[in-house]
Amino acid sequence: MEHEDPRARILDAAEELFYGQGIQAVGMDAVRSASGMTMRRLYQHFPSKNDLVEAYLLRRDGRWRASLAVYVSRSGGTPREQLLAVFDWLGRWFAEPGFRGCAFVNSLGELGATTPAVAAAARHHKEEFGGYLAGLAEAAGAPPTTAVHLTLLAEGAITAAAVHGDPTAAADAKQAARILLDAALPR
Amino acid sequence: MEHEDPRARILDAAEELFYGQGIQAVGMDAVRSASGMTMRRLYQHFPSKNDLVEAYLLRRDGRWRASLAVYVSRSGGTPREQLLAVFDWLGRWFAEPGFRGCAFVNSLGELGATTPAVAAAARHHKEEFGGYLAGLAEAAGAPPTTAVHLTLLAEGAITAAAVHGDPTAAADAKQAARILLDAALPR
DNA sequence: GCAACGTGAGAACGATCGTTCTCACTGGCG
DNA sequence: CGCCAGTGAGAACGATCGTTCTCACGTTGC
Repeated sequence: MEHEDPRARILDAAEELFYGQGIQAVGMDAVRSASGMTMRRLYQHFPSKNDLVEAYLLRRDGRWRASLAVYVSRSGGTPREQLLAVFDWLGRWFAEPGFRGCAFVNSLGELGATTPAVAAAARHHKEEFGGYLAGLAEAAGAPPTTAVHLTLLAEGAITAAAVHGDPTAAADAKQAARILLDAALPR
Repeated sequence: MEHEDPRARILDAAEELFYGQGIQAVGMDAVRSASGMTMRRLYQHFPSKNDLVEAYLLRRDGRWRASLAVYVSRSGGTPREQLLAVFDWLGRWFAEPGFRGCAFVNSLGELGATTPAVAAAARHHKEEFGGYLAGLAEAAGAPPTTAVHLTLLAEGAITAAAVHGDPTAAADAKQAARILLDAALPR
């Protein structure tokens, strides 16, 4: 466990700290001590804090979307049920200890105006998520606009859950999604 | 114009800087020079940066919600049309130059974990907004759950517009809101 | 055995930040 | 006129940050 890939150990520590406290609130020394590294080795793997931040966002994007896709595909229902399962996955995420909203929205608000790479990472993450929902919607036979609507509901649920610290936003969004799907897919 | 209330001049400068660049990215010296103040006078009105941040959020909350309420009430339609006018107002906001998402969500992501007053301000802002939509929904004869759904759509539209820099999220959300209202208020 | 090198641990450096202090100066009051 | 309370302008201070440097030490190759 401790002979892990040093890069992974650093990214693990960085992710927990950056996501939990905000990027600017975490100094490189905190990352160093949390990862059990020395300064030299830390900067060997990530030549600057910006590089570490970008790697953090990139890895989190991949893991987040993979976790969602695995959950949804294992839910094993119809495409319509898979679209609704997205909100179940959101509800589980919201209930995780330490949930603090979307890492990309948070980093965008904090650094988006000054660090273009952060803004680009957030845009990419949201585009991929929207594209994923669009794919599910297409499989369900729903028009693309419905996918956009569900994307907005999901985004809103993430924000609401973060602000109020209340995971029920996922169930609320799921309920609305069901109504929209029913309207788009008359049975 | 320049003999304005010093407090207002400071808050004007702070709002533009904090909202446009993030709170931590703006130093007190930048606020001082942008407001044409001296350090002494700046700290006379706001004894610490935290006080200034809280005042910034408080004033922005009041102005934001007042501007929305004025727009909606002047739209002069039925309660149902007023609910939809909320999304028109959002669209105008998104198209304003310098739009960078919700100031409260941004500050929550940046400072929410370390500054309870910021988290409380964000919660208050979102609760007031949700309550406002709930009032409109009640007047329209829609169930409270519909108000929650529209609130999630509005939140999602704000986030989407901020991430993609694209004001059309407001029209998308309005379209979804219409569907939800039609389902809740059969005519 | 020894020289060369890479590493650990942390001090050091320069920049920046929030906040306070200095100091010359101004205007009102006796 | 003389005094003093308050101000403007900005330097100063202590803390913190990102990043680099020092230096003693252990290891490796000859």
